[in-house]
Amino acid sequence: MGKITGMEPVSEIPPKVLLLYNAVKQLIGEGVDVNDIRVLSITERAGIGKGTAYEYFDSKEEIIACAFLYYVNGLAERINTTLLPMNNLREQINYLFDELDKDSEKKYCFMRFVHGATDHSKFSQLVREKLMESDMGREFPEYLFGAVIRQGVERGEIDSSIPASYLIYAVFCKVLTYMMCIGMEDLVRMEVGGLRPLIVEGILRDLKGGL
Amino acid sequence: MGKITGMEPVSEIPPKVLLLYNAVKQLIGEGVDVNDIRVLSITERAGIGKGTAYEYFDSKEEIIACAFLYYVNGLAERINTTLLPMNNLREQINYLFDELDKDSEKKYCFMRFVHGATDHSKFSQLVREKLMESDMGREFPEYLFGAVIRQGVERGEIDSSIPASYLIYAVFCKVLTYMMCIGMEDLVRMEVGGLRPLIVEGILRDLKGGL
Amino acid sequence: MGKITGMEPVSEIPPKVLLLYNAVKQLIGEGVDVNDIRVLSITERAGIGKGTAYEYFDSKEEIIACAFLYYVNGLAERINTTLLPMNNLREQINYLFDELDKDSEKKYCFMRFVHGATDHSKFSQLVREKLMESDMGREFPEYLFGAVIRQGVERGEIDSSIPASYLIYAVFCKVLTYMMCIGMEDLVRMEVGGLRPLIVEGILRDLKGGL
Amino acid sequence: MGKITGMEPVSEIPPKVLLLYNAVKQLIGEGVDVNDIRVLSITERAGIGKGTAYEYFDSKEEIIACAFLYYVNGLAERINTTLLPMNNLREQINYLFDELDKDSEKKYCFMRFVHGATDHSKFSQLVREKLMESDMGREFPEYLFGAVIRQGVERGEIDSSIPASYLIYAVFCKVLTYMMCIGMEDLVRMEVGGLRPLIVEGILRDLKGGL
DNA sequence: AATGAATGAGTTTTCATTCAT
DNA sequence: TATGAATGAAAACTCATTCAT
Repeated sequence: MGKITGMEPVSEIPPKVLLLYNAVKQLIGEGVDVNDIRVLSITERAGIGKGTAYEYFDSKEEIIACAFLYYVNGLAERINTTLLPMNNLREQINYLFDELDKDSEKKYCFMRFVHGATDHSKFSQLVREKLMESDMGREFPEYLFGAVIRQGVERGEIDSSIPASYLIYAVFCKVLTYMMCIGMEDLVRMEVGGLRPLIVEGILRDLKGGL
Repeated sequence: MGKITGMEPVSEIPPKVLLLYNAVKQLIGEGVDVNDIRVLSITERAGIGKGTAYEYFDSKEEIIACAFLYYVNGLAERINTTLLPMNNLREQINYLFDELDKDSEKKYCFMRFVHGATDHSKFSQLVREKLMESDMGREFPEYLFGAVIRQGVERGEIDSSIPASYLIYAVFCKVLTYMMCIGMEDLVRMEVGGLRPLIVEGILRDLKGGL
Repeated sequence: MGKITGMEPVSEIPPKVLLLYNAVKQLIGEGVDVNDIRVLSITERAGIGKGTAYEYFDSKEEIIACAFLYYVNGLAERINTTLLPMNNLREQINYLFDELDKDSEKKYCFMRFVHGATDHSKFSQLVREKLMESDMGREFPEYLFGAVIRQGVERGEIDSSIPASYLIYAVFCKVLTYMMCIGMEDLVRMEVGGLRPLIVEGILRDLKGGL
Repeated sequence: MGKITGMEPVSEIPPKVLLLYNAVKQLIGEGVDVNDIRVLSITERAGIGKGTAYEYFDSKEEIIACAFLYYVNGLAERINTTLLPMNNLREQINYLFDELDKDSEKKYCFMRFVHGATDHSKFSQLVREKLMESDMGREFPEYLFGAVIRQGVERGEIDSSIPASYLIYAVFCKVLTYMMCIGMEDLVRMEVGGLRPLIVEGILRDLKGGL
């Protein structure tokens, strides 16, 4: 049987594979470092046999990388279906941060993704390879935030002369900063409460550009 | 003999320990992921016996964490001695990016630090603990950029009503974004050349605030 | 899978574990000191993979301690089934020494047990802990010789006014002495042949007490 | 320089070597298992450099074995100078047990010796070799208790027809039993208090034999 | 298709011993 | 003579992966 590639449409993902994906997300959400995830913890959590995981995947890294793609795909879909109907940039951005504030699991998962995209581990290389092959292609952040930003340009809230990619990174970078500050609350002296409005205004200012 | 804690003044660091620190930096600079560094690669690279490393450190993680502290300390020192004599914010920021553009090793190393501060590995926990105990204390980014920013406020280039911590993060986060874009050049469609002026202007705008 | 505790009924001990137990007994019987036994020697001798041992046990010490319990359990069972049907104390005692004289492996193994019960190594602590938890409980020598001695009291061969625990130790101590003399044959000038009747008579005299 | 052999007269033992011997005794007395003693613990305890130990001895085992010989020699000397002037066997035996009861360090040290004489470690082999070469020769227990027993025979308290070696072992073995019971107090259900008179009477009975 | 017992390569760590000072 | 920094051989243990059932 052909192995799972991570490119399957959601509807064609076998149930046991979904159990594996969910187990990975749970572990990540519980604070287990990506590099410390064990095959046994995944399969135990998923409630299936260790050998079964190897029926669907060639290696541990494949399991985690595909789980990530699945997670990010879902995230992008949710962002688009929830954010697009809103007709105001500030409202959209605030919703984003509300979501991030809501439960720590989401923050962790997103943080881990950034981690996965920035380290050099076997797993991270695989994620990159798969992202390159996937329909998210070489424009992953665009894939996440693109539609929302195009909408903002149309509404006149965003300076159309700024390259789209920079706009996207401006958002991405501020979101990342917000989460880093939260994640390192123990390390840096900063009241997170006061940070959020500054971040939100910063994003709006960056996007507004010369307007 | 007491073990190395990473808090030693540079002048008191034993030569073999410096060899170890340098070996770690080299490996990181060559793209080895922090979690994939082996004790043997470090000591072989340092040209000393495996046992010697354990004369100075209690574990692999201690070696790498202390190497990081040493690296970051040196970085902070260089930033302060080079940037402070300049009398113009734009010049200072451009120098920073010139340095980052100069050699990839620096970028990688800095990226790895961010990685180290965001993952949940044994090594990362140790780095955090050591940062908390060190004289960089709970204000690490302030430690890095604080003096430069205070100077800018005095020169009237920076809005003094914005909390210092946010200003610092505004810089830190933009620098990080720049490096992420560079580091993921293979993943995202973006001409790095066009990005830099946008980032620099963004920083200046963030710092200027309401001025 | 749950790890082996050493309390399993013999019938429920997995075959690979029996191979491990036997390998330990062989090594001990060949004169390898308990503290010098290596995991690899055990698994190689057992003809199984090193990792397999760790599927069943948490540490080297657990393997050896459980092997001991298994050995001692077997010994106690054999003593009880063979000695009890005899209807004469002298006959029973002589049988015991015949068994000890028969093959050196038995002597060695028993010596090692005494060693295990008297040293302070990690292994010995574990043996004690397990003995305390086991159904041999806090009365290990009683477990070994108790039934035989109670029989002797009933037959009028043993002074019933002497506390049972002392009687047991009187036997245990003489047996130990016999084996120590044999084990140190190279060290002490003594014809072992002449020793045995003295020991046997000594035991009978100790047990007879005031009778 | 010639290395220490353990056969030196006490007066010719270099001071640093005495420090090493004492350190070993202390460690043993504190319950460290012979097989777990580290060279560094010995030299640190002795307050001398690690290298210095190797100026006097060829290996760790040599250090410990020689320390043992020194300890046992001292013990034998003390037994002979204290016990011989007493003119009554019961008094002598009671004094021996009083000594054993006095401090636990003595019990531990003696127990360890027995341990050393019964296991198969590199250290134990060396002890045996050295005992064979030493003036204690092949008659170690005789060396310890011989004079006292000969005295008892002369006083008519001991049956002269029993071979000396058995008499010696009868004592040795009872003493050993006493200490085993004490050492395993946690393991066996027995009131140590009641044990001692039984042991003492047992020894006297064994020695009296047919008298 | 699903399983989990079996495996051994690979890693960290310890510590007796050496040797230059 | 005394030292302790340097060493590497040796050992325990982990865990991804295989494969017979």
